[in-house]
This record gives sequence, C-alpha cells and structure tokens, in this order.
Amino acid sequence: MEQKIFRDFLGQRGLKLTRERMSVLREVFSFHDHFEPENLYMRIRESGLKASRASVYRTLSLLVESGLVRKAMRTERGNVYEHRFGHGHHDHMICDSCGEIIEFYSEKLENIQDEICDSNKFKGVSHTLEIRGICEKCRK
Amino acid sequence: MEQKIFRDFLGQRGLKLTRERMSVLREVFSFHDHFEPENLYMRIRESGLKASRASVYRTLSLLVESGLVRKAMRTERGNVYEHRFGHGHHDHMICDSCGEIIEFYSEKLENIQDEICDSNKFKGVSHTLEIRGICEKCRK
DNA sequence: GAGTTAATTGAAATTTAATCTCAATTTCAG
DNA sequence: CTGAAATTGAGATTAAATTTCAATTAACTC
Repeated sequence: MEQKIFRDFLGQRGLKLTRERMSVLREVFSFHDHFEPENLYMRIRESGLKASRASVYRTLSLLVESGLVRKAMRTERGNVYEHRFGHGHHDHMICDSCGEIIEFYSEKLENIQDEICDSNKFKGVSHTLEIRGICEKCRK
Repeated sequence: MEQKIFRDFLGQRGLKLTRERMSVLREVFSFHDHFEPENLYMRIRESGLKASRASVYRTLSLLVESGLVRKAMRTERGNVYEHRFGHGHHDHMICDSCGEIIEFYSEKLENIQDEICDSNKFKGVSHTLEIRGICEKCRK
C-alpha cells in the first residue's frame, strides 16, 4: 500500500528501492504516532533492521516529498513527523505542562482559512496550526 | 514605553537593567519587521552598541517572557521573532516561491479556535498558524 | 546470470543554532 | 561608597541535521 506509493515515487525519479529505504518506510508505518528522526533511528536499530542515521534522514526527506509523511511541527529540539496512513489532515494542541499532543480537525476552521487566503489572493497549499496551553488533566 | 515595561519586568524578578540588555531592547524596537537572533546580533554590532551573542540570546528570552517580543515561527534554520509594538496578535502566510511573509488577523478564526479549545477542555494560551502557498505576484 | 553504471550507503567530519562555563565585571541596595 | 549577587563575553559545548567520499549495491542491458 504505502510500499507501492513509495516504489512508484522512487521509480518516477529514477531512484532505487534499497533495503535501507524499505527499513525506514516499514518502521515509520509500524507505529501510529508522532516521531522524531533520532527516535525512529533507534527503533530501526532495535528491531534488527538496518539503516544509518544519514539514511534515515535522507529517506525521511523522500517520504515527505512523496507525501507519505508530513513534518507535523518543529519543536525546540528538532522536527516531529507523522505518517499519513488513514491519517487525514489535522492540527495540534500541545500541553505546555505535560507535553501531551492532542489532534483535532475542524471543517469550519479550514473554511475560514480558505476565505482568508482568497481575500489575500493567496493560493494556500498547506498550513500548520499549533495551539499551546494546558490540557484538562494538568488543569486540576 | 517598552523600556518602562522591560524595566518593570526586570525589577519584579530582581534582575538588573544592564547596558547590554538595553542595547538589545533598543535594537529590537528600532526595526519593524521579523528578525532572527543572528541578524539582530549583527545589527547591534553595526550600530555601535554592544552585547555578545550570548547576551543577545539571553535577553531575547527575557523579552519573550516579558511579552514584549514573540517567537513568530520556527524555520528550518532557527527561530524568527517579532516585537509587539502596536503589533497585536496575528498569523502568517508565507510564499513558498518568493518567501514573502503576509500578516493577517481574523476575529472569526480566533473565535473558532476558542470553541475548539473549549470542546477539548483545553485552556489555550497561544497559537501559531502558518499558511504556506503561493502569493499573488508569484502566481502570474 | 554477468557486466555496467549511476545511485546509495555509512562512518565520521562538518555545519549551524543555541546554550553553557567561569573568571572578570557591573549593577544596585543600603 | 561598599559588597553581594547578577551579568557579561569569549570560547567551549551540545545537538540536530547535512555533507563527504570510498566502498557497495540496485537494476538495466545483453
């Protein structure tokens, strides 16, 4: 499924389907949550697959270009990614106290953004909205 | 004006008002656009003021805590800041082709975000919305 | 299959933003 | 003024991400 997409993507660009790239792809899709490159690298090594740190970073870029993965946000320390398997567009709320990430999606919000783009004659392609605050648990 | 605010802020925390901090403050407010720490540091040196890179970074953090400056966004290469002098809250549209940054503000958008927070029992404190796409000029 | 070639890999070096260290300096309350 | 405590700066350090380059490998051709 995602393999076919990636394979096609590589094919179109004359890139090769290597063992390392497959390892990264597989590991990215084996886990349904946000992840950081370093951590992905660790998981790959632990599960006995192989791919150097350099390959992990390089493959991650390809995955983003292919649309299979998106850069979800940039934290103080590096990027956070997420794959897009049955994972439509959404935005994030981040608790400043415990770090929890809550995903949400609002049609209204999307529509208003479209309106705003129109009224600025801007062709919106993507967006990132990050709301920071305190989650329910931490408020108690 | 911003000096008074900063002075009070420092006072409340038992921090000192140093020449270096004043240099940073002054330079930050002398220019009404987004800026990066490195370039702020350069501007300070060029205008004959003094403050080491370390002090620039340290002061910038204080300015953010005091509310005089906000971290506008995180780019691939570091943070982008902006001061808040007659500069209410707003979000950004960034042209992927020419890099232009368009600021906008929408009451509707703010309201919907509040609704979303409420329905998630999340206490929203701040947010960043960044819409990427192509601006009017570049579309031609 | 074997041969060819361009893409890929990995370990280590490099880059770059940002933070930290610590001796010397400066602020400011009394 | 004086002294205690905060601050400074040059350079070291950290950490994410990228680059280097010789060795390896995928995949196309015959």
